[in-house]
This record gives sequence, structure tokens and C-alpha cells, in this order.
Amino acid sequence: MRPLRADARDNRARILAAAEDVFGQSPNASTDEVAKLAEVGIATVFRHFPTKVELLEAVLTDRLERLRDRAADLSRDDDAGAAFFGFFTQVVSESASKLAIAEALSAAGTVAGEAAKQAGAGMREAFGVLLDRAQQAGAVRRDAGFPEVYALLVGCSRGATATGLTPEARGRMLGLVYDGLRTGSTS
Amino acid sequence: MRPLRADARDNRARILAAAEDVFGQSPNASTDEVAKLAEVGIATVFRHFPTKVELLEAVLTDRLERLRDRAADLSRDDDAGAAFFGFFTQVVSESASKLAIAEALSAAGTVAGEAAKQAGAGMREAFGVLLDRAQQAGAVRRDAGFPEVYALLVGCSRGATATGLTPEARGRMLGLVYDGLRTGSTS
Amino acid sequence: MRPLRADARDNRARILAAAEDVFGQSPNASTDEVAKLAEVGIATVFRHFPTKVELLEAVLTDRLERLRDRAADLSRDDDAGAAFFGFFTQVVSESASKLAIAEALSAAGTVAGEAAKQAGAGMREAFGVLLDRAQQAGAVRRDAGFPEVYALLVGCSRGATATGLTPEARGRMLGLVYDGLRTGSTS
Amino acid sequence: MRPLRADARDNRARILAAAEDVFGQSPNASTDEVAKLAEVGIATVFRHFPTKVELLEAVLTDRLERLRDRAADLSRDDDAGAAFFGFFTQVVSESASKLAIAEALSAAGTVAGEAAKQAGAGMREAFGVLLDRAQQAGAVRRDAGFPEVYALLVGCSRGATATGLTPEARGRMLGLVYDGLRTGSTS
DNA sequence: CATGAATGAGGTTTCATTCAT
DNA sequence: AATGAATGAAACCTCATTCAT
Repeated sequence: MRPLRADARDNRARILAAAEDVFGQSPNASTDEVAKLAEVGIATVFRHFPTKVELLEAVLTDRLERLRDRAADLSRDDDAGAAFFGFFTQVVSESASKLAIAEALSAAGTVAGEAAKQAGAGMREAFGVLLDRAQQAGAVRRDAGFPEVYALLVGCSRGATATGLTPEARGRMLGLVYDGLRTGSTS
Repeated sequence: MRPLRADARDNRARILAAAEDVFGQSPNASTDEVAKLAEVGIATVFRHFPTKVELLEAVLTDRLERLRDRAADLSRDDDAGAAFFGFFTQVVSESASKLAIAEALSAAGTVAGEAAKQAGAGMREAFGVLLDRAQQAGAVRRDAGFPEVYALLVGCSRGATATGLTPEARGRMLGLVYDGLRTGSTS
Repeated sequence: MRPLRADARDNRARILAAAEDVFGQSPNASTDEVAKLAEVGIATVFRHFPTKVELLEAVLTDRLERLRDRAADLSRDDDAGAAFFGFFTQVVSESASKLAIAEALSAAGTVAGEAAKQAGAGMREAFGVLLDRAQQAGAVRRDAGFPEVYALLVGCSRGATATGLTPEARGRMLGLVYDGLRTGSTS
Repeated sequence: MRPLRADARDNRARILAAAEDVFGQSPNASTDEVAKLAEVGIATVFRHFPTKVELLEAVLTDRLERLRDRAADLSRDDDAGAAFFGFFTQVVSESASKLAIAEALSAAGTVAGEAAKQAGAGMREAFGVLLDRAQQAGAVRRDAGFPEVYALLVGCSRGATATGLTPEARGRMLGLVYDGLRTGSTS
């Protein structure tokens, strides 16, 4: 499978971007809307993504990979605590304005497509590394397991988005959660 | 607007219950499925709820009112802290098994219908009372504002549901959050 | 599954008739055309026949059942030879003006649907009875097996239709075949 | 109209062969499938055959011309009866395994394209010569007209194919027909 | 010339909603 | 009042055909 022609690759990217936009705003949007926004014919969308599900998965995969890359970058940061909380904050902040990332985060567990699954696993793994390092550095309490911390990441994103939190309130919400994560409960 | 006939009221209730079931499991389900489960004709559904949106809003309103009632009940509890955390825990626990309540909670901000809006406001108000009393009783830190705490309620519900948390992990997640809410940060 | 309402049954019949017409003339016709001819909305067609394949099978089944009934009727005729040749002639004659029956006859072997399969089997069985009786009455040579005689029935229908034979030529074609079927094969 | 370049002629032949294969198996196949099998780009197919209909006609014409050539060859055979029956048998036998030839034979009457029409006429003429000579040689009864004999040729091909006749049954079917064609119609 | 990407028209199917019984 | 049939708009997807490389 040799690389796509230049124009085709451009179109693929345009479609993916359009899909991110469209599905980010209303997850049930039609494929036509994506085509309109991308300024291509409907058939072009289907040439690049043979079914709607595959398009959705591509959007999802794309997002997850970007998150994973960011987490991976941060995992090389010296200050493990700053890295962990910085990532957490960034994800939740962006979700506030991009419903779709939150959807992606939650869908990550439920989706069928192979690529999306792998991207989800990769993202969770990278986040797990951030958490581990933060715990070893003493920045996050040791008895916080991955599943619940991940659920908190997803949940905070969703909650902030769904209730239309102001940036200030969002900051305070994260402050509460971070206090909980840091609390030297027993350890 | 005289009261509905007995059988009609029965039907209305049956339809509402069916809708809760159906939309709880797959939010994009068709109205036919609701009619099937309620064992009434499709036209009967539309007689009681002239449009699908109105049906959805009725489901939502119903749920919100039940939550509000529960919160109102608890607000008469002597132990304000137990009331607040008990309510929070119950909501999140049930959301885990009922996707739709989480949807309802988040939709509460976005929805148009008058009845649903009022129910949402009522529910938030009742929850606000629980929070207030818990804060006055010293069970929850004073600098936690309503918006962020409400966002946490919604978010924890969504996060737990979306990531398929086990009951144990859900308990630990709530433990982290509650520690954050209690933390005697005087500041 | 209680019987359809009167108007629904009418519509079902109208749709079936329209489908017979339309597919009889061009087997690749669209379902829309059927709806147009039947003067119903497209969705009505799909209410009665949930998929296009099922519609096609219903048409086929209908035809096969009519042929089977005719064959069964004739099998009670005293003159077994006249019954056999009469049936053969009638089928071929009508096929000449109704491409679709020929299609049905040939499709009968290849089709998946249970109802259509049974109707095909029933029709072949009824024709087999006609053949048997004609052979026992000495009107058709004994060494003519069912498969080849059935193939001739199908083939004559198709050939007459495909080449646009005049009624006279069709009569002569059948004359040739009948001579072959009667010939006191020396072997 | 100068001759095509060597590679272009190759491609044309490859496409035609592929089309014969593809349409022989499923008459509604897409042009893409032909291109895939021929291992050329879709645009190349359309360069050689500007529309799908023209491609189909080319396939048809090709087949008819081959049949015509075979008939013409046989018309120089000394044994006129053997030539006629041999041709008939060969056509029907091959049709059994190549659905498409039967389609071609029947389509021959109905098709629009000039080339295909001429090829059809040529083929029928060549077959007519075989029939004439066989009749003059006393191998086929004189009162059998061309239209009905041609219809039998087409019909036997179709019937054998459509009912999935075994080679043995096909032989018996042809035996019946040949007996009819030979019968010294005394009556 | 050859290619593969792009396209819009059209096909099948679903669904919220209205009508007739 | 309740039912189930009817409806058209819209969704997903395919395909013959044209354009740009």
C-alpha cells in the first residue's frame, strides 16, 4: 500500500479535521455534513473511510494518539508531579471546549476498531506511566489505583463540559480533585 | 385540563417506564421500540407525547424530579455530612448501572423544555441545600463552590459509567474525591 | 400474527402486482418504481416487504404457487397426455409475454428464501406428477427423465421469450419438442 | 483510425477478457471489478470503452463473432448433419458452464449497438446456413423453420444453465430435442 | 496513454410523525 | 381513546463517469 497521492492525502486530512469538528459538536451528525464542511463530495468521504464507523474510529484514533504523544512527551519531564498534573489539567481544559475529546476518552474503552483500540490502550498506558512516576516521586498518593484515576480524568472532562463550567470553576474543581489525589491519606 | 382517564394514565406511566428503559440502554433508540416494550401502539405514544423530544424531556424530568425528591428528603437528615456524601454516592453508584441518569444529569443544563428546565433547577437547588448544610456542619470545606461540586457529581457519574469501573474502583474513586472535598484547606 | 387489516391487505396485493409487472419487465428495476406503480409511498413497500430481496422472493413465490396450483389441477384430468402437454404449452405461451415467469422458473433453483424454495419444490413436484402420469399413459416416452424435461420447460420459455418468437413459431417450436418427447425411442 | 499502440491493444484485450469473466459470473458486476481483474486502472477501462454499455456490447460482440466463426467453419464440413448437431451440442454444452454466453445469445435480439447487432445477424446467418445444409442433406426435417430452431438453441442453453443440469441430463435433453428435429414428420 | 482520486445521482433502508379504522 | 398502516425526508453507501497527475 504505497502512500497516497499528495492531493488525496490533503483531502484525507481535511475530511478528518472536518469530522473532528462536526462530530465534536454533535456526535450524531450525518456524513453529509462532514463532506460539506470539508468541501468535498460525499463519495470522497467514503473513498477515504469506507463506512461511517471507520470515520468515527479514525477521528477517535487521531485524538487518542495525540493525547498519547503528549503524555509520552511529558513522561520524560524531570518533575514527575508537574508532568502528571499538567497533563491532567490540559486534557480537562481542552475537553471543556471540545466535547468530542471527552467522548473519545470514554469511547476508548468501548470501541471495536483495532486501530482505535490500540490507540486507546497506548494512551492509557502512557497516562499510566505518568501516574506511576508521580506516585514514585511522592506527588500522588500511592493507594490511588489506575482505574479510578483514569475514570476521574474522563469524568472531570465530561463533567466540566456537560455543566458548562467557567474556567475559574474548572480550576477550582481540579483543585479539589488534586487535593484528594495528594492527600497523604495513610501512606 | 382535566385528569386523564384511568387507563390513559396507566398507559402514560407504562410508556414513560418503557422509555426510561429503552433510552437508558441506547440513547438513539427509535420510538417504535418504546411502544413495543410498553405494549401499546406507536400512535398511543404520540398521543401522550406529541413529539419524540417531548418524550425524552418527560423521561429526563421524571428522573430529575426523583433525584430532587431524594435530595429534599435527605436535607431533613440530622447528619448533614452523611446526607451529602450519601446522596453523592448513591447518584454515582446508580449511574454506573444506568447510563441514562448520567445523560440526564448532563443534559439538564442544555435542554430546552420548560418542565425539564424547572426539574433541573429544582434538583440543583436541592443538591445545593445538601452542600450548604454539609459545609455549615463542617463536613465539606467552605471554599468549594456549587458549580464545581455539581460538575464533580456529574463527572463522577459519567466517568464511572464510561470507563466501566468496578464497584470497588468506584468506591476508591469516590474516596479520592471525598478526601478532596473534606480537606481542611483553610485558605 | 393475526390477519392484516383490509386496507393493508389490499395494499400488499397492489404492491405485489406492481412488483410482478415491474420486475417482469426489467429485473433490475428499483423499488421506487414499484412504489410508483402501486401508488403507495416507498416506505409502504418496505413495511410489507422489509427488504428488496424479500419482495423479490414474494413475487417469485406467488408465481410458483400459481403454477403449482395449475399443475395440481391438471393432474386430476382424465387425459394425462393432454394435461401434460396442455400445461407445458400454457407455461411457455405465457412466458412469451411475461419474461418474469421464465426468470422465476430459472431462479427457482437458486433462491435462498424458505418460502420461495418450498414453492419451487412444490411446483416441480406437481410438474413431476404430470410427467409421470403422461408417461404411464404412454403419451410421453418412458426414458425421459424429470431433470431434462424440466430443463426443456424452462428453456422453451426462455428461448421463446428471448428471441421474440411469434405465436406461430412458438407453436412450431413446441411441436418439435413434443415430437421428441413422444418419439418411440428405438433404443 | 490508425491502429492502437501495442500496449494499448494488449490492454484492450486484457480488459475484454476480464469483462467476459466478470460479467459471465455476475451480470450486474461493477466496472471496478473488471478493472481490478484486468489489473489496469479504472480510467483505462473507460478510455477503451467510453461507457459501460459499450463494454458490455463489446463482450457480446466478441462472443457472437466467435460463435459465428465456428459455425462458418463447420459449414464447410462434408457431413452437414454432423456439423449442425455438433454445433448445437457444443453451444449448449459451453453455455452450461458459461452463463454469459446464454445471456449473449438471448440479448442478441434486444441489443442496440451497431456492432453487436451485426455480429448477432452474422451469427444467426451462419447458423441458418448450417440448418439449411442439414435439411437439404435430410438430417433435419424440412418443416422446421429457422426462428423456432434458433429459439431452441437459445432455450436449451438457458434451460440447461438455469436448472443446473448434469452433463448426462444435458445429453438426454439434447437427445429428446434432436429426435424432434429429425422425426420424419409424417403427420 | 495510464492512473487513481473525485464526484453526484440514485438505491436501499429507517424513522418521526400523521391518517383511517 | 387506541391502534397500526402510510408517508416522505433523510441516512448510508455504490457506481458510472470525469479530472488532475
